[in-house]
Amino acid sequence: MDKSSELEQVKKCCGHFILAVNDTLNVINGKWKLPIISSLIYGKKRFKELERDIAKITPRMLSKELKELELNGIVKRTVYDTIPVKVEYELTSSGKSLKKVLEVMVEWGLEHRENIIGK
Amino acid sequence: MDKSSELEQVKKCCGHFILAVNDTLNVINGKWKLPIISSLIYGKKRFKELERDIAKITPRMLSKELKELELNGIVKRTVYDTIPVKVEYELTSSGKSLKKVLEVMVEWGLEHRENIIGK
DNA sequence: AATACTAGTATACTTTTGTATAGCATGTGA
DNA sequence: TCACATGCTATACAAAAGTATACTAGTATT
Repeated sequence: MDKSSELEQVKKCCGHFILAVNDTLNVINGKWKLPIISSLIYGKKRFKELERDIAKITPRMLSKELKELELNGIVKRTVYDTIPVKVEYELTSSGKSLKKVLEVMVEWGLEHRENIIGK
Repeated sequence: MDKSSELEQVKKCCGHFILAVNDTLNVINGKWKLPIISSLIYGKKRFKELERDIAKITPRMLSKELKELELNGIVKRTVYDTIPVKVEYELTSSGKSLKKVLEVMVEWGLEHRENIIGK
């Protein structure tokens, strides 16, 4: 079965649809993963740059979430052998492919901002 | 400023992009909200139907999450004055508009399934 | 010498999320 | 009458997520 027909099959069945959603959810779940990925869409970043970009995140959370994202193959960590050491984080190809997901979320967020605030 | 140029503006700025992502994230965050919404994409459902559709969810969690989704204007709850009472849950127009978000997540999930499992 | 930057870790804590189990009020079918 | 379905709520607890604060080691700046 090819990609597009697999997609069509899944869309027909609620149970399969939920499973596929969960596959994605397991990777991006939590308060901080999407903000981190969002920031990295704009290019490689160092630890402190991410910390400044993402309001209210603590170094503990940033460190923990970056490790999980690395484990899931979303983020690549590179240590440069300079003095002092420089560490850079960037999206892998899997990570970059999440951009589509992020963009539709941004569109939805903009459309429903007033709706959400006025609750 | 119109919709599409607002979107273009936001995409240019990492900070604004993160804010818009967070607006969406606040509504769909957690382990169960997307599965519930996914299930309701396939039509109105009763409490027990949702419980059966969504593997491993407990009635406590289902009840709690449905209330939050109702508060956020994603789900509408209707009680029918029959004997015995019948309660139905369905997506509002805001809820239905999340379908796009869900569908790109399904696509990503399918594409990256092996990648995720083979970690 | 004092201060600040980088890239984090350590400790302790609170809050949220989730699980397990039971129960209730109502009604239906065998 | 007994078990079962519906639509939940109650209680107790465990685990995960998140927060707050302090700290380290190395280097550079003032």
